Amino acid sequence: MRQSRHVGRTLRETPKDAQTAAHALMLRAGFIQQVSAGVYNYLPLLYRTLTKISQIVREEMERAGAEELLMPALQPRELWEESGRWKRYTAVDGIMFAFKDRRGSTVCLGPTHEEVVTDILRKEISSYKDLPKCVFQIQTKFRDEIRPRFGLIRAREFIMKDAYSFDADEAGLEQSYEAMRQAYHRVCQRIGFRYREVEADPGAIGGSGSSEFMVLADTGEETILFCDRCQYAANQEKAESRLQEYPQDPEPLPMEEVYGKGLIGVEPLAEFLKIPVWKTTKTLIYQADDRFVAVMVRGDCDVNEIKVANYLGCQSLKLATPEQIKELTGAEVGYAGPIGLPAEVRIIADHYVNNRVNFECGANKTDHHNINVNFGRDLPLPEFGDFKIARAGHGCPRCDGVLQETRGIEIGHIFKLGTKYSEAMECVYLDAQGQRRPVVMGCYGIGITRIAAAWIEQHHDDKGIIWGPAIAPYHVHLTPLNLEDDQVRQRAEEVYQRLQDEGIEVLYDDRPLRAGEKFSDADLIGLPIRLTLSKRTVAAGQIEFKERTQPKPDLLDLDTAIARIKEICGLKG
RNA sequence: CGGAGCGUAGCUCAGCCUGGUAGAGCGCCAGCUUUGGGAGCUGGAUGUCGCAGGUUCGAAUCCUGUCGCUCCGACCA
Repeated sequence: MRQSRHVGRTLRETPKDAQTAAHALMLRAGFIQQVSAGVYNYLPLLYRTLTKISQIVREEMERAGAEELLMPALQPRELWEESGRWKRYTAVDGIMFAFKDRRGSTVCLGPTHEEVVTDILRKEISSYKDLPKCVFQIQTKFRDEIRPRFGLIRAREFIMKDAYSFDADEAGLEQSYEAMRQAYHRVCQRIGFRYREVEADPGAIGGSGSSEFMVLADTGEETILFCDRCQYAANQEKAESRLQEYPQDPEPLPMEEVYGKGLIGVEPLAEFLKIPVWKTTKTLIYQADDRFVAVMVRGDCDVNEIKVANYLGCQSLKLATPEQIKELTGAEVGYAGPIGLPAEVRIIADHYVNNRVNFECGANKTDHHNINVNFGRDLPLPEFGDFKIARAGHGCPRCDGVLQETRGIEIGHIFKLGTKYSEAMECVYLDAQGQRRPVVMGCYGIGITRIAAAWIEQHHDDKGIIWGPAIAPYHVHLTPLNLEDDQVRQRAEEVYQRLQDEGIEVLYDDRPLRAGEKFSDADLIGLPIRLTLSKRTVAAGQIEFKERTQPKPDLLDLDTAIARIKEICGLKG
């Protein structure tokens, strides 16, 4: 491509809306333009990258036995009513774009395709002999995100690959899931990411097991915990951890109510009471749907609301308001405790609240705390579960290792759906005994546009993007200088033609600009290899070869340069 | 949905408080010089000041409404 005819001019100044390095660089390098909040034009350079990412994903899906199709973005309300997700996606979460067509029917733009694909397959499958099946598509998705952010990382319209597997039983689903899991690893490896597969919470899609594929980057929206000794890694939403436990007092002491004015927060409280922080207890009052729940965690921990919501099986979970807390506990915020709460408040506690002798908790009385509290004697045992947030420094739940923390960008998420949709939508088959059984499903997403953004987030420097050869828009940036010189111009045209004949993808900067501008643009766009010609190098019969990752160029003859390009970019010799 | 901010040239922004008919830098166009990391000089073009109403002799500026964008929070496959 001749850069003089290329659409996507570079900007010297960073547009003010840029929120992260990747977002700013995409705007400055002419990869995207914003059309409205969370909606972007994918300009030619980005589109080439998206095409390459899609092709890698496509090849790995097909290798895993999935078949490509394309479903409509425009979907009827009826299918979503059938699965029971209409209300949740429109009224409750409001994430779905929905509107009436001219006939008055309500339609929506698909945020995901479980309903449509289940509808396809229920018409396709009647016998166990028809299973398994697995289909995928690469398509634009629509989600009316509450808060679009970070350019393509969280957009309202984005490109996604989604795949769906259909099996006769759990064992079949295991196999389909495993094949997809391997395909995801191959995709990440071929692209060249530093990434991790982590255990994840399945969230609103539902189902039993799920893994996320996280690209490691400091600006990632997700927090990942991983063990320094074993392979354990999980999203913080889901992560479990072991806490250090301490020697306990030999004897229970009498429970006491202690006055401590304005002591909010466990650190000052522990200091005031002259007890370690682990003896304190946080009790948080939540509203879960239309009920109230008190959640207890050890003082040095925080509540993981996702774990609590999963345990309770509620639709919504939010902290009670100060007014509600006052009404329920009789105290200001900060003094809630498990003793003396109204009977309708369900009390649940993290495992690590237990097995402590003489612990502290709020007294449900402003400025007062109870000390030397003991389960069984002062209050009945509550329901125990895992309700705490895992953090760096906690023990690994699988081995003796210690958990570390890092940030990540979720680019893929795979789920074992089970029979949630097949039961709701009657996607059933007859087994060998003639019994009707629901198909067992899995679903598997990869964010194509998000991969491009995540790559830049992970691979850039102060000058610009640093593309890897697998997904770079072009392999080579040909940047001849002194184009006013006929010999250089002629040589540049020859080299441009020769590179293309060799099957190398070239962006040819044929603009009559100065060296500084060309090099700055080349660094910003970040193609893996820059080839430079000038009066000097043409006279010497050589070409300057510079990798974006290397500080210094080499002078080579053209044949040698071509051989090195092919080697770096994995092209056939 | 709650709180806040911003819409002025292609981009980044000043002007607004204190009303008087629109500016800078970069970019763009022409010419000359320069020519390996965004060079210099000279000359030039560019705006219904987001939109609509109101106040006023007069509104980018004050008031009201509206649309758009952004940030913080709540929320979130």
